[in-house]
Order: sequence, then C-alpha cells, then structure tokens
Amino acid sequence: MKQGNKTKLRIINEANKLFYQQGFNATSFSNIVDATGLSKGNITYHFKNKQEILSGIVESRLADIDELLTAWNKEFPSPINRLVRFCEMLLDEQDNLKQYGCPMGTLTGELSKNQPALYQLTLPMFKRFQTWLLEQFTLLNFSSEQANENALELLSRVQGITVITHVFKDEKFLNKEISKLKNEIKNRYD
Amino acid sequence: MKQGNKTKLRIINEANKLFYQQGFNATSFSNIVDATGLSKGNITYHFKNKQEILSGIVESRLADIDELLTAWNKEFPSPINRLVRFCEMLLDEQDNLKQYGCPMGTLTGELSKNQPALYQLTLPMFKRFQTWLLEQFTLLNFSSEQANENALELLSRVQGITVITHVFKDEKFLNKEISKLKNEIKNRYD
DNA sequence: GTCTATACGCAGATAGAC
DNA sequence: GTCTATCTGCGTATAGAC
Repeated sequence: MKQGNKTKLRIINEANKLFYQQGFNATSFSNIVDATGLSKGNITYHFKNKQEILSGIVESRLADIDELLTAWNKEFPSPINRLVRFCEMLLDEQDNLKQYGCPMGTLTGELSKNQPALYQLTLPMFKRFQTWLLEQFTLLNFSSEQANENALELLSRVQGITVITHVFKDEKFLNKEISKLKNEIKNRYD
Repeated sequence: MKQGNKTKLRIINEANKLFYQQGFNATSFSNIVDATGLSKGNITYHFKNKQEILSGIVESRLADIDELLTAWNKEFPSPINRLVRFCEMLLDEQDNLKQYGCPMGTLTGELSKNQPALYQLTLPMFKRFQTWLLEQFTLLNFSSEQANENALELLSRVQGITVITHVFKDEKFLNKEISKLKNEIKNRYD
C-alpha cells in the first residue's frame, strides 16, 4: 500500500517530466517504462492508460500550485509584491522555459486543439493562477470586472514572454521583459 | 507535371490544416490519406515522409507571409498603421485562434520541445514577422537595438493574447486586448 | 504489487503493378 | 503519376504467473 503510493508518485513524476519535455502526444507508454525502470504491466496496474496518468499529474500539480500560492501569500503581505513574485517565477525557471516552454501553456495548448476531455482536465491549473491573480487585484480595490481584466492581462503578458523565450531560445529577452513587467506593475497598480 | 504540382498543393494544404488543428505529432500519415482522398503510395511519391511535408508547408506559408506583408506595405504608408494592421490580423482569425491557437506559435512550440531539426525548419516563419516588425520600428526612428526590442515585445504581446484566447476559449478577451494594444501602439510610438 | 507474455492494430516505409 | 500490396516495428491493451 505504502510502496504502491511511492510507485505511483514515481510514475507521475517521470511522466510529468516527459509530457513536459516531449509533449503529451509524443510521449509513449514505453517512454514511461524506460524512464521509471518499471514494467509496462506495473504501470498499467497503477494507471489504466495515459489519460489516467495525466489526471494524476494534474492532481499533483494542483497541490504544488496551491502550496506555492499559499507560501507567497504568507511571505508577502502586499498584493503588489505578490504580483511581482509571480513574475519572478519565470526567472526561476528560465532554463526550462527556454527549452520546453510553459509547463501549463504548452500542455493545455496541445490538448486544447482536439482532445477536449484532456484539455478540460488541465484547465484547473490555469484557473488556479487566474483566481489567485484576481484575488490580488481585488485586494488592490479594483472592481471585480476590472480585477478580472487585469488578472487575464497579466497572465497573457507572462504567457507571451514565455512563448517568445521558448521560440527564440532567448533568455536575455526573458530577463529584460520580466524586469519591465515588474516596473509596469509597480507603476500602474501601486 | 502540372497535375503533379496540383496534387502536391493538395497534400500541403490538407496536411497544413491537420497539423494546425491536431498538432504535428498527433497527425498520422493515414490522417492525410483520408483528408486528401489520395492513396498512401501517391503521397509517398510526392513526399518521402512527414518531415518533407512539413518542409513543403513551411515553404508555402513563407510565400503567404511575404505576400501578406508586401500587401500591407503597399496599403499602409504609415508604419503605425502597419503595426495596427498586424494586430488586427488576430481579429480576422479569431475563430481559429480560439480553437487551435496560433498557427506558428503552436507548431514551433511543439517542435521546439525535442525535435530540433523540425523546429529549425519552422523558425523562419517567426523570423519573417520579426524582421518586418523591426523594419517598421526602424522607420519610426528607433535605434536598431530599441527597434528590435519593440519588435519582440509586440510579438510577445500578440502571442500572449493568442495563448489566453486559446486556453480560455475567450474571444471577448481577444477583442478587448487587441483594442487596448492598438491604442497603446498609437500612444507609445506615434 | 510487480513482472513476463501475448495479441492486435496502426504508423511508417518500400516494392511493384497499372 | 497514381494505385494496391506487403513488411516491420511500435503503441496500446489484456491475461496471467510470481
């Protein structure tokens, strides 16, 4: 039972890495076999198919996101500083972003094309950030409509920077744009 | 010979649609067979493999992009109006963007993950827009460095809006953000 | 809970008839 | 230039031994 959960986690972590680094559709069951060192049968025992694995990954990622946002809320009393911290997240991940793009954006984008069920599965990850951003702008006394617009706009800015960083493999651009974006946040909302 | 070219075009067009709507890796040879109504053997006669088809698609798209940009250059003498027209392109394509994302961004992003050769193949599409934007900002008397920064930033903004439109299936967001972006261009650069 | 074995279909590639 | 036929391997799914 305990051992089973450990195996499950191992599968989720390795599959998560592969889905991120290769894409969901480009990752086969046997890629996961190789990465985990487990047998195909064992993986099937824990997850019937790729969709189930994805479901496990999303669950695990949602927990991570919640933990992260809770930590930020504690660490930064000021909503402005929270928004700034949000932007700085991209700097922490710059090597990965350059190579593989946004872990949420590329996954949801891939599945959104023509795998509606899987797309729906991944959407909550985006919603978590959206909701959290909305909360910060609400704390900054924006109307709910305006807070929502600001939240989506900031998400959009960050996604755009990520796409260009990924496509052009350009972390100089990333650093410059994030620094500009942070200033803009301070000037516009503070 | 003439018939052969017509067939080639048909394959390119159908495969282009499929790669866009399903993704490159999720599209199989037989998907293309079904979409074109041609036999597998015939397609193989014209293109050895998927990579060759992709190569043909990129060539065709580059021609389209060049034609589009040349037309804009003729239609709009003012660089500002050209930049505005560039933004409005997203409105023309809003249904597709909502369903499938950016035809360049999603393709290059998918291939950039771990298919470097194919990624390199698609990069020139992005570069065409980047270069053209750079030219417009140069005409607006920005230094080459500043023009380059502005060009990439605008590309980034547009990509971000596209990603959010795609992920949240939200064309209201698209319309609002494009209208804001157009105003920003006029205020900042004019 | 973990493994090996097997079955079946589809993807990609090639040969050759018309 | 277009087609049918065939081949090989990989992907997915399932059964059953340890």
